[in-house]
Amino acid sequence: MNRKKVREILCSGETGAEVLVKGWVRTKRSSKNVSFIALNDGSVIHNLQVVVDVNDFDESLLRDINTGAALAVRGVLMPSSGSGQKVELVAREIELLGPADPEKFPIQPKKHSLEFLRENAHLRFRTNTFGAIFRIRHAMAFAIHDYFNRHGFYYLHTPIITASDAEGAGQMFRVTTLDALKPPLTPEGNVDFSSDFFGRPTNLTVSGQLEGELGATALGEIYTFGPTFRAENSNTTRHLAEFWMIEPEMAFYDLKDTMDLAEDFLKFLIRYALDHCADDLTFLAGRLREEEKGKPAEQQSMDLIEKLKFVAENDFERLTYSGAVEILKNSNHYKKKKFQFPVEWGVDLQSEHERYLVERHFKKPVILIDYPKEIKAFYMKQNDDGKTVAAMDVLFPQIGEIIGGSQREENFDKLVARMEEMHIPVDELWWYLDTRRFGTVPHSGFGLGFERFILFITGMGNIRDVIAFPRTPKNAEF
RNA sequence: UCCCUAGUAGCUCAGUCGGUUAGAGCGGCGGACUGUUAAUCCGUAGGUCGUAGGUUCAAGUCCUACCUGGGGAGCCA
Repeated sequence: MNRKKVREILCSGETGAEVLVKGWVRTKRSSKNVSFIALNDGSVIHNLQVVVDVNDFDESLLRDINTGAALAVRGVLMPSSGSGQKVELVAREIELLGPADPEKFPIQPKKHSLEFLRENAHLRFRTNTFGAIFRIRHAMAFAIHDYFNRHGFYYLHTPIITASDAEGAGQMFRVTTLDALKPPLTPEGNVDFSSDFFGRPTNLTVSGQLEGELGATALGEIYTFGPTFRAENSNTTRHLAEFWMIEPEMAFYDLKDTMDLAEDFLKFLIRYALDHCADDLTFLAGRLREEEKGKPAEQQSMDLIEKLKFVAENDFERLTYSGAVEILKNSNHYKKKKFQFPVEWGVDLQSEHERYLVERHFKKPVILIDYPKEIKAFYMKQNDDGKTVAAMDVLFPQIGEIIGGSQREENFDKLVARMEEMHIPVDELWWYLDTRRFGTVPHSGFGLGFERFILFITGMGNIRDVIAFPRTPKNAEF
């Protein structure tokens, strides 16, 4: 018999047919003659109610049907006489595919703390919350490819292992096959990387951007979507050592084109989630409401779905770094000395400043551009004022910087001069500079932190809860 | 890495000023129950109080160090 997914059954709502369903038990409720099993197969957040006449089944079988057990149930779909659901499955045959010892299975039909579930990350998919998160995560990954494909971008697979450590994006993970205890040494006593696998030191990538630019200056528009690694000792709700990043890179785009793309892209993704993940979003919105019940009214955030609609329907605020500094300096917050860190032109904005702009001043996403060149990367286009670069950060409420991007410096001489100023090894990046030597063009790109975006969409507060198996300092379990 | 904070039953937590035998709800188990919705009701088992030292007649409670979790900061996506 054809197996049906719970999603299919609940969507169609048809009754009368005999079907086969397979899934995991969420709860079982029993009385003298009848048992109700809430069965979930991951296809939707909702469970299928299986009705069991206890007189028709072996007592020991029924005893083994506990939370967590896997079942195959054959039965007839009937209109439900209970109020919680329209359709239910009246069981004729039940096969216990895999029991779950109720004394040992950690996931109970009750509210668990996110910390506890994090320690049981291998089983947390079996909860409503994480089922919803990972279905949404999938939908967003799919929508990203969909968006770029529709807009003529090519998906470029940039390398995970890189020999360049010159990107200036922080600490990297070394990739080596050398014996960590007894590495071969040079006559001077240093580690001899010439006998390593690649004949030179190599690391895990911190960004696919530089290679992305090589693709964009031939294919026109490309994007990367892959894992990214930072060996920073960051312990926050917004950082991972291994995360996924989307990096589009576009030939012939200036900064304005890039802002337009970033805004349209984010809004498309949000609308996609609203259109395709309604059940899961509704659940997460309710979860969030529940979580915030205890908080004072002014600390409560907007309803999740309202927030998503608001961002999808309103223009992002665009202003320069200099303009932002002005606003901050003129704010009452500043005058009352409520900022912990100083606000001064030339100094990078702190989290508190970004949050003030986004959450209190504009109350919507903000795109900041034209940052002082001293606080930005070497490859960013130098503006005519000689002081700023054509950089762009998209700031979201709660999350902060969700996108960082820029127009790239396409002028060979200016780029090399800046690299030398910043002590970036020019000869190691000969291949990157070749794009400026041969047929150089204005071009731009940005990076979107996938997990940070999923945080925003799901309303979750900790980045470790939107990736299946988080990698953070001192944590590589599973 | 820095600052703050927490660690007591499978889970979530209470445990007063240091004082006798360590408490609850949920979950588990046993039973009851005419269709339940995280069912309900009755009963029951379950603890090296994070680890190691120290103070004290006496430590879950106070002190020190370490480990682990959480929050914030920095760095950034």
